[in-house]
Amino acid sequence: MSVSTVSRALSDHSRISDATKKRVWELARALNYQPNQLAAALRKGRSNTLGVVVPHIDGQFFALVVKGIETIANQAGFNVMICQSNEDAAQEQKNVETLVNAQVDGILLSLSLSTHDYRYLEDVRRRDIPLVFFDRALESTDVSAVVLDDYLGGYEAVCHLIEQGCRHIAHLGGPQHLNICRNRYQGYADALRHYNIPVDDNLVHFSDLSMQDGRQGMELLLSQAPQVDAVFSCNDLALVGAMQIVKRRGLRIPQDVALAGFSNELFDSLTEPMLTSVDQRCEEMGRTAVQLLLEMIHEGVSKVAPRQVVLQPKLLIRESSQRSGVLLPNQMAS
Amino acid sequence: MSVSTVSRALSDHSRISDATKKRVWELARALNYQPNQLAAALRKGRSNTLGVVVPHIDGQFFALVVKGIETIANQAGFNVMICQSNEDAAQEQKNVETLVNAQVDGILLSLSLSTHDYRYLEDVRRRDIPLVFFDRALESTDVSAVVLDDYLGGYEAVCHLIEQGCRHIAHLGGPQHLNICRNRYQGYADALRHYNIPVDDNLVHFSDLSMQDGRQGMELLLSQAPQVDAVFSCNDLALVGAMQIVKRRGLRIPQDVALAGFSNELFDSLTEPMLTSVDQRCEEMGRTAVQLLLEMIHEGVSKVAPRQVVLQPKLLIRESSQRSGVLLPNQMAS
DNA sequence: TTGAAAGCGCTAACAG
DNA sequence: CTGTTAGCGCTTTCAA
Repeated sequence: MSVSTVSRALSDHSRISDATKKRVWELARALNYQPNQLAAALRKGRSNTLGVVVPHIDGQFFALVVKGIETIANQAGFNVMICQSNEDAAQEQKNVETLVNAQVDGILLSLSLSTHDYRYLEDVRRRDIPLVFFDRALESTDVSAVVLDDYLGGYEAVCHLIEQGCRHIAHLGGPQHLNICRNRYQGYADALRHYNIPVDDNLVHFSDLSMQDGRQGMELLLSQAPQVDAVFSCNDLALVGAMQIVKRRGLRIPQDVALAGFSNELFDSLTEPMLTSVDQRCEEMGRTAVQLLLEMIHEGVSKVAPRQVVLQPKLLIRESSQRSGVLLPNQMAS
Repeated sequence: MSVSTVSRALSDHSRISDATKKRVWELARALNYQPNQLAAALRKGRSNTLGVVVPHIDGQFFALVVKGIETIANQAGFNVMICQSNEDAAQEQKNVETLVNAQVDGILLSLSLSTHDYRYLEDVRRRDIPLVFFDRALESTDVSAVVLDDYLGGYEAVCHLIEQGCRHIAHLGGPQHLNICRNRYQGYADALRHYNIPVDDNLVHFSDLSMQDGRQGMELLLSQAPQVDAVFSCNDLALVGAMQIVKRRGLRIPQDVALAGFSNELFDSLTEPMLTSVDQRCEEMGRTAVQLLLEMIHEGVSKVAPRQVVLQPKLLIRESSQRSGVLLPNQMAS
């Protein structure tokens, strides 16, 4: 029997007799034959591997996204190669080059904070390598992307605070050159406007959102606007800092000051009170991104129109903002 | 000029004239030539890729280990392929097969909790593929491994509690079929013995170490042994649960009950008080594991005697156990 | 339905 | 110092 017959039998080719297939499969199993993927990849020009570039792998968010990516990719028979840019544009470019070089069949990319020059991606496009952004995407519409509706997340969180009776809602905002932070702030502002509450600059404090920043921000806010009765923070870390200050002042949460954050970090359920937060649908983001990529891989990158998928955030209401009524059990989950 | 000359020039072969090298390099840059790694891998039988199998990638610990792995691997010019077993033995085996199949040059493996049959690793050994365990290792000494000295971690944490004046130290222990949990418990017991404090079964509570388990355990411990003046927990999550109960009873931390945990989770610095915990040297574990692996790859797997590296844990003393004196600034870091 | 043969792009003898 | 050549293991025309 010739190699070609074996090759065809193994790939379940239609013009091979069932008898031969069976014979081949049995022998393959008996010999514990493992086809050399590398050779197949070389021949076919496809490596059955997807490349992922994330700013960093530690930290809840990207770890969960990667988990989602892995799940679907493996289901579809793809391996996953993961690189970290460490928020460094040069490293990111190197990562992408490495992946292109390794002949990956597609690339999933979340931009580093320091990336401002995207020309290096031209190379990826020129080679017709499928590319999908996730979370940190270019605003252009000619590359597929999966992002969260940060605006809506902010909007809903603040609406919730208002519905709890809060009227003097402060905001701990992040760097406004990041669109996620800008969008969350916009959601905050629009929610207030929707309820005819003026947006007061004295109630807004921008920082890098470390816990320390949260503490300082809260001190400042309380001193310049003691009437504050709620805080919406652009992330949960700063919110923890704010919470510490609120407690230290002897104010009750949520009765005196209600708190809501963003990202649904693991520790949100570990603090007292547990923190209300906007969930970013991390795993779903990863899964969706891979699905877009697989589509491009199977249909051909030029056949598929670039698509922007915007995931709906999910507000998880916990003790820090729940002034009355009963918690729905499913909202207590982390 | 022939292909071989070009190939040699690019790999900086010694018997190529500097002039030619220069010419080749310049042209390569001009043409933006990218050598096909796949072809090279096929030819050389090495893929320049390392495989990593972790139980899961979310969660602080493995994410940091992976970060360490990536750092060193990339420095050494290797790509990294990451797979998750999801704590499932069958998935783990599939992952390893995938990696073997992808011709990785070496495998870094942390065993899933459900893995009890290690025969599938025979295949790896038979093919002379370098293998290094990290954290969750087989006890056998014929495979290299990097693990933490969990015993010492427990021992030091409990010694610290004793030195703070605690005499009735409880233990929230994990499943004793896991050696990490068993070792931490042993460290606890030996520290007590070292100070001539009897080990009291009423002060020990075993569970799966969820936060809920921590709460229940603490309730139980306080009821059956109200004299408890400290808790050493096998992980930080259960410790948070315990902390909640201690606070709820109106006991002061650390004056009435001192607390120490294990893993140095991110949230340890977010609670009030901040939690003392044993750091597991995650990134260092990853870095060390790769170094062992690289050695095997370069020297040849049969040339290198298997080595067990045991990392020293680092006790980070924070508010929850510091009864007097001044915190060293470097110990406050998370 | 099967076989023969070419070739993916590279490296490493071996020969000049 | 450089060129020729074989072949890594597989897929896929083309021919039978």
